[in-house]
This record gives sequence, structure tokens and C-alpha cells, in this order.
Amino acid sequence: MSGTSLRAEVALLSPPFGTLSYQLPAGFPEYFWKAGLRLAVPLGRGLRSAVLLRRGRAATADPEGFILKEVVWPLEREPILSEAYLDFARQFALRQAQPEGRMLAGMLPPGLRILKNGRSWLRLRFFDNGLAEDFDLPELQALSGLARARLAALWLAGQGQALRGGEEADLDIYGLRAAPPWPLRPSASRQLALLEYIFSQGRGRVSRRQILRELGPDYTQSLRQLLARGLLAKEDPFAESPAASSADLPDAAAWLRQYRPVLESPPPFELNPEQRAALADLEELMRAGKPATRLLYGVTGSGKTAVYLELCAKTLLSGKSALLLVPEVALALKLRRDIQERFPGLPLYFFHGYQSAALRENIFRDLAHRSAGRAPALVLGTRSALFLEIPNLGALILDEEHDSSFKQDERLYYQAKDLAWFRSGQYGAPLVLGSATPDVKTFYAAEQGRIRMHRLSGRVGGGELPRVSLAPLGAGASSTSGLLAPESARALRDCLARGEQAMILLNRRGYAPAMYCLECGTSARCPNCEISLTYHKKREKLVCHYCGFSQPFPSPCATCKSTRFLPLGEGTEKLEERLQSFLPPGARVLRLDRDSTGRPGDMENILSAFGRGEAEVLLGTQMLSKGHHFPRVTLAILADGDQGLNIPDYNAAERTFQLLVQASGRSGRGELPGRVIIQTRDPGHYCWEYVKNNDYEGFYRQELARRELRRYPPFVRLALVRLSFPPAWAEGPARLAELSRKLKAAGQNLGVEVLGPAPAPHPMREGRLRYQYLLKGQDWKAIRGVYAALEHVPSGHFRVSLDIDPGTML
DNA sequence: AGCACGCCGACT
DNA sequence: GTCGGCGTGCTC
Repeated sequence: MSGTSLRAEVALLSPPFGTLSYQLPAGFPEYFWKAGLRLAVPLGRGLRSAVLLRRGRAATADPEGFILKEVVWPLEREPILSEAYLDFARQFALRQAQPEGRMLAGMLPPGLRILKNGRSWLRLRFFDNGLAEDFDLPELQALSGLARARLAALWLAGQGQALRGGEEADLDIYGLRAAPPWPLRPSASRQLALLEYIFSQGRGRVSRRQILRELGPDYTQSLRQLLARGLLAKEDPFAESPAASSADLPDAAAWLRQYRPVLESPPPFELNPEQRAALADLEELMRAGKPATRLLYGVTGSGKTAVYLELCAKTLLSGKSALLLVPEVALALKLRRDIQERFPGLPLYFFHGYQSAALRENIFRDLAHRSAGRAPALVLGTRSALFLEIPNLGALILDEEHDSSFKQDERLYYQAKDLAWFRSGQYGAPLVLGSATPDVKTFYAAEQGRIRMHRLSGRVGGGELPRVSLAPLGAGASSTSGLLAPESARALRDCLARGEQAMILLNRRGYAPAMYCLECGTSARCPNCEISLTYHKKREKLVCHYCGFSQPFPSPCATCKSTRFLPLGEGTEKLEERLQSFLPPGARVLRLDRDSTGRPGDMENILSAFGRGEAEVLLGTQMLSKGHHFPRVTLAILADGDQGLNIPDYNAAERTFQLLVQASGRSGRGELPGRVIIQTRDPGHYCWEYVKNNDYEGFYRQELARRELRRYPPFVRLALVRLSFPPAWAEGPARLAELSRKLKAAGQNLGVEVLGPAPAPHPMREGRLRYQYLLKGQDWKAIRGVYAALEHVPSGHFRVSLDIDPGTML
């Protein structure tokens, strides 16, 4: 290759995630290489996927000491990512002080960043005069220049495509038809292992290929037996595929022609004046293409959803897309029903993390493809839907904007609200933040006039707010009787006697959060995280709720071999058991938590069974607190109201308040008056008065005063530097001290208070010692500057990350 | 993430 | 003697 060849900068989609330079191969014209194209590139001895960021930088900027390698092949003919999307990724990377490749890798669905599916390479298919030829990437790389030139010509002519990972092979999909404990004799160890494996895969769906690959070929027999016993069943591999083929997506005009009548249909209830005013303002912003943020503040039932839906309709009618984000899948499901009811037959892109990788990839591709035709789309999803490419975005809506689920607290830390705000600016689209209990920071911004607020004050469906009361839990309540306060028990019996339904919230899954050995007084701990293992009775296991580690139980105590244990504390599983014996005979209890919803559809099944009245009591974790609407529920018991208050976060009270108000909203949503009982060991806490009176603004004032005093957001910017290293690393503590000096010096220079290092609230997790620094500063730039001081510290065994505006310190 | 290198223990 | 465990270091 001569020195005049084209070169490009490329972001790697897997470690080391850097931005590297490559030569562009001959056979493709210069204009072909557009930013946003995905590529396969050689790195070291292997191949990686990457995204082309820019082309043809000056030769002087070439990295020194490297002979540039050549890009192996493009993975599309047209870039799948737009310039705007790359800008988005760049901004995201800048904010989080991370390389762009890492951000892109976290934003794209797995299918778009992987070159290998298990052991097999991605294959590229070329059509030459109707004849198909397949090459995998190493084969393509090995071809002669001449052969590659021929294939390049085919590629340019649209006669080539990358086959999607696993597209051909995975037609055999098996799904669970049972839940633990498995009805098998204990000696059927292979079958048990197979069930455990599929169960552990979360979705409860696994391909035959994956089973044989992960567990080995000897499992063929077990698979057959489980099928015969009906514990597994073959499933339709296409069940989750989207109906539309991306080849014939309509253009904007055709799409509008088809759906105009649906979108223009009048709402079933006339909007009240407050709703109309909010809608008019938002519609005007949307039409003008103004990037402004609005807070839509109104209690449960005040009609926020109607405003969202009408705004979506107006946005689609003006030829733009609308994106609706909700914090949880359960809410997304509810909102989807609302949309379908209001606009029957309107196509909707529904997106969340519990969907299969293949489906998420299809949706991503579909929308990216649509972006080219600028055909509008209505997209509804959880926070990850923010990373979809959306054609001509006209409005963004974040429902329940205060919810902590909008903050991602692992791997890639981000706050969906921030990113939504950036996209809003990019597209000139209004951002609507809706809540009955806004984030203190948001409400403060509204008070300061930095964002405008629309207040919805009435309850649209009529209906009264539920009556809220406290039930003190005795300090000495024993583990057998202390689950329900006498008041709660009475109210529950009365409720059932009236033929009505009740919900009980307990935000702790499993049977008991600890198993105490009566001989030696210890309780089993996770070897990786050093936290107590939770007893799961039905699964017959002790499980770590942080890393997923598990061990069989009952089994003798690890320290003293004793077999006498006492379960300490209570989780949903135990409460369920107790309720069964406590309630009048015939009363039925359903439980909704992560353990009872292992398979796809479980959650919807449980909720709809309760909705049909197939049980009188629904018991569950946080999953239960949002969005559900059961007219016959007249009692909500919050079994452990204090739970969130004892967490060492500056916003613990805020989160507890929001959760309780939210959960209170579950009772009395129909004709019948509702009642809410909050059980507490600390009846004197200031939080309760505000919860009881549903007084958000009172709570807000109190909280704001406290934060001003203690210098917490919104009065300062807060960030957490998290750091971990293996305990066996002898130099660790000394290097930590060195690192601390650097951070504090940088903090001094930039006017940022650096507190720490403090052992993290869970000082050991996944086999690593964890420390953290709290950074308080006046602006994000200074905080990022402090973090940047770590860049030149040799990393050793450290793993460091910056969590901007942490949702929790844990 | 891969995939090398390199340096110690148990096999033909 | 060699095979092979995985610690650690690099990749335009």
C-alpha cells in the first residue's frame, strides 16, 4: 500500500474501546466511507467491530510507532448511525469521561456490536448473478486483492449483506414450563442442572445450540426427557419478531395518510382547562422546534397521561416522532394499553431491556432505517429506549421523572434525564418531565424559573385520595408475629370480609435476608461480596442478591457443621407463607417479585389474574408500587415503610417519600374508598406527616432546607469516584494513598471538595475491595477535571469509575 | 475481549 | 522431559 491511501478514525466497540486509525481498503470509493458505518477491523491477532467516526485525517496526526492496518470490511452499505447519533455518543462520552467506543458499545444492541456468535464468525453473503457466496470475516481478510475488489463491487451494488448473528441456526428454542422447586428426583442431576441453567438465563428461553455449547453434548438426553415430562417446551423462534420487514417501510407522507384518522379522533373525555393549557404550550414548542424543558406536575389521577397522548398525536400529525420514556416495564405495559385504547391500530415501537436481543436489534435497525425515510414513529420504552435512533424527533416525554430507575447505576453510569435533555437540544424538541412527586432538583429548577411548570391540580376521574395511617411496629416484635401490625391484620381481615382486594408491599425478596446458625452464631455470607445470603425456601438455596452466588440449603453450617438454623428477618416468600395461614380459609394470595416472574409473561399473568379477582391479596416488592390500577383494591399495606430511611444517601428521605406516595396511589382507584397503612418502627419521623397528607410541597420545603444546610444537591454538584482492587494486591493501600493525594490536589486547584477515600457501604463486592470519594463542586466541569487527574495514574489493579450525580452510594 | 507471552506444577 | 494451568500485557 502506498502512503497516499485513505485513512479513518474508528471507535472500537470492545475493550480497549479506544479510537484508533486504520487504512481504508481499495475497491471502495472515498464517498462510500461515511461516518456511522460499522466496520470489522483487525486488532492484535483478532478482529473487532468498530464504528467509523471520521475519515481522512492529516497524515501528520497518524499515531506514532504504528503501521496502520487495513479495515477488513464494512458491515453495512449505508451507515446505520446518523451524524446526530454520533454527536450524541460523543457528548455522552465527554460527560462520563469515557472513550466513545465504550459508550457506543453500551448504546447499541448486542447484535450490532458483536462479530462472533459463540464460536462462529459473522458471515457476509454476496450475490453474483443470483448465486450466493458466503465468507466469514477471516476468510474475507485472507482473500487476494483481486477477489476483494470483485466483492467490493458487489457490495457497492447492493449485492452483499452481513448475515445476522445466529440467524440460521437458532430455530430450536426451548422455554421453561415450571418453576423451582423442580418436580424431579434429586438423583436426576443432569436434568436438574439443565433446568437451573435455563432458569438462570433470566428469560427462561434458551436455544438447543446454546445448551449444547454451554453444558456439553451429553445433555441431549436430559433435554429430551424434560420435554417428555412437560417441564420444557419447544417455542416459536419467531414469536418475538416484528411483523414489518424493514424493506418496505413507508415514507412519512404515506404513513401519515394512513394513520391521520386515528390520530385526529377526539379524546374520550374533554381535557380540562389546565390540561388544555399545558398541551397548547407543548404543542407550540413542538411545532416551533424549540428545545425547552417543562415540568408537568400533578397528583395521581390528575390526567398527565392524557396530555402525553394528545401531545404524541399532535407530534406525529406534524410529521415528527415522539419518544415516551417510563421508569419500569410494568408502567410501559400500562401505557401501551392506554395508547392502544386511545389510538386503536396505531403502530408503536415498544422497547425495553427484558426483550430478547434479537427483537431489540430488529427494532433498532427498523428505526434507524426509518430515520432515512423520516417516517415518524411513536416509541415507548424504558430508559434504554433513549439509545434508539429516532427519525426526526419532535417531542420527548419522561413520565415519573423523579424515579431512580432513570439513573443507571452499573457499568455505564448515566442519568436518562440528562441525556434526554441533550437530545431535546439536538432535535429542537420539547422535553416533558411528568411527576406527582418531582425530583427535588427538578422542582427547585422550576421554582428558580429555569424550567417552566404546568400544574394539574384536579383529580380527573373524580375519586378521593385514600386515607393514610401509620401502624407502629413494636420494637420487640418477634419474627413470627411481627410481620403485620395488629391494625394491619384487622384491616386486612375486614377488607377481605367486605369482598374487596388488598395489596401488600414488602421490598425484600426471598424467605429471610439471613440464616443464623444456632450453634456458632454466624450467618452464611457471600464469599465474593461478604454480605449475608438470603434464604430462598422454594429454590432450596441461599442466594447473594448482589452477585447471584448461590449454595444449596439446607446444608450444614460452613463454620461449625451444625444443622440448626434460625431464619432472621422476613422477605416476600415468608410473608406469603404466613398470610396463607393467617387469612381465613379459601383466601388466595399471589406474589409478584423477581423470583415469581422468571419467565416472560409471568408478570402479566400474575397481574391479570389478580385483576380478574383470582386472588384477594397481592403481595410483592417495589415492582408493585407503580402504575397498576385495580379498582377493587381498597387497602394497601406498606409492610416496611422505614426501609428506605436508613440508607446513608443524602436523598434517602426523598426516595422513601416518593415510593410511599406512589404506593399509596394503588389503593382506592375505583368507586370504593381506599385506605393505606404504613407500618413503621419510627412513627416520629418527619416524613410521615407529609406522606399522610399527600403534601409534596411541604415535604419539598423541609427537604430543601435540610439540603441547603448540609450542602447537598441542588445546592452543589455531587459525584462519586468509585474504586476497587483485589484484596491480594499488596501494593494496593499504598497506591490508594498516592491516588488520594492526586485527587485532593486536583480538588484544591479546581475548587472541588474531595471527601474520602471511605470504604464503600458494601466494602467488598464480587471479590474486590471497594472505596469511594465524594466530590462536591459548583459545576460539572470542575468535577470532571478532578477525575481527569486520575488519567495519568498507572492503573495497576485499580478499577475506577466516575458516577456523576449518584442515585445511591451503595 | 482475545490472544499472545511466560513461568510453575503433574502427567506420558 | 513436555503439556497446560492462568497471571499480565498489548492491541492502530
